[in-house]
Amino acid sequence: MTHSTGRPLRADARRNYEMLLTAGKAVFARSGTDAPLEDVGKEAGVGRGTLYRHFPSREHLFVAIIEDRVSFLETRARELLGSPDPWQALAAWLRVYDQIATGYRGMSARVGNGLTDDGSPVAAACAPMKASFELLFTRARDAEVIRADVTPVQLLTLVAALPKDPRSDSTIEPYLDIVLSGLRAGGR
Amino acid sequence: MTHSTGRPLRADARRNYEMLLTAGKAVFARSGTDAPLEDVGKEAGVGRGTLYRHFPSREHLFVAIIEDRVSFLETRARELLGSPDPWQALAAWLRVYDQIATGYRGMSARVGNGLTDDGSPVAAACAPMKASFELLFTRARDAEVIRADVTPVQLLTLVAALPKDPRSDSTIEPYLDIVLSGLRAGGR
DNA sequence: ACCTGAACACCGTTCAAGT
DNA sequence: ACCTGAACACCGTTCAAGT
Repeated sequence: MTHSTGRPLRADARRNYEMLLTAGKAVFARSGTDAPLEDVGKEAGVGRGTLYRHFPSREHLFVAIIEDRVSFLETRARELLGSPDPWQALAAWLRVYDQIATGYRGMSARVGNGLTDDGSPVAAACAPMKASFELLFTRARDAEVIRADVTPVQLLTLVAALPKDPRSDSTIEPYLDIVLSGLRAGGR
Repeated sequence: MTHSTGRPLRADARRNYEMLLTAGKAVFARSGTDAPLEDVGKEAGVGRGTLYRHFPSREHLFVAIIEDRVSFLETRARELLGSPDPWQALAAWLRVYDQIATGYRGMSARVGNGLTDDGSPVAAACAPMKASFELLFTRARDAEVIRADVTPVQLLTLVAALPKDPRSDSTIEPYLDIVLSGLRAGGR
């Protein structure tokens, strides 16, 4: 993945961008998504100013880091649209969506907050994924297999907010099951 | 409510403690539980050092501020133990528990994190409430009206983590319903 | 015994000076 | 056009000097 604007970069600028992205992934994986940005600059071997030139805020760096995961989720949603059972497809996608935050502490909270924060880099980055998910969601709703009083974004927000085990960074066992069971129309 | 140690305080110290508590409630209500502690000291009219003498950390101040709400929840749990329907009693308590975080932005997140953080001031402050809730929980579990794979603390943590409406500081409509429905044994 | 505010630490963000 | 690091801002936390 390269710089988000199509504009060509000078060779050293492009190199710094890549270094920062790699360093960002390492630092966020090690210390979570609230780690000092200073560490990222240091690990990439560039000055503070360079970091802020490429990523004007923590959110911008975060978005660049998770871009591959988000786009994977988008294609996964489209694949699951082809599977026969609307409920199973929806539930399967939500499980992947939940698991994919593993490895970057604080990622799902950041996604959950960003989703409804119009204009934020996270909202922009998640828009395509959200659109694909909505197709999956609407199919389940039309099949009347889920309760009718929840919106697609609310569901994404809810699952992103599920508490994580501090050790594994993954959702503690029964939480997602409870939500999925409660989501299903008339209980399971 | 007064200073947590029984030890008598000098008149000016007691007065400062009360000023800080009042100021803390005002500032947390206005700016959320992440507001600068500096503002609290300023609003109370005392120096930084005085604030840190009475409340060694933000958590200590937070705990003093929510103490009345937590103790209310404890007595409410004991009351509901007297009501006939174990499921209705449990669900009713969880609704109060959820609503009570309204007014201090970030409070429920802080409670949710603190609950499982042994040794934290929040964990200590919530221990009696937790104990009373466990009675309510166990009664429902024994009556087999809730699923068997969730623990009392997990349930408290889950409900505390439900996303809030930034405007109202209260849980967005369908979330608690989904969780309660998913919690009920075999769906509702 | 308690209070005060100066001082330090940490880290996000900006910008003047460089290449 | 881009990089660098000094400088500033913000705020949590400590502590020497007071009363």
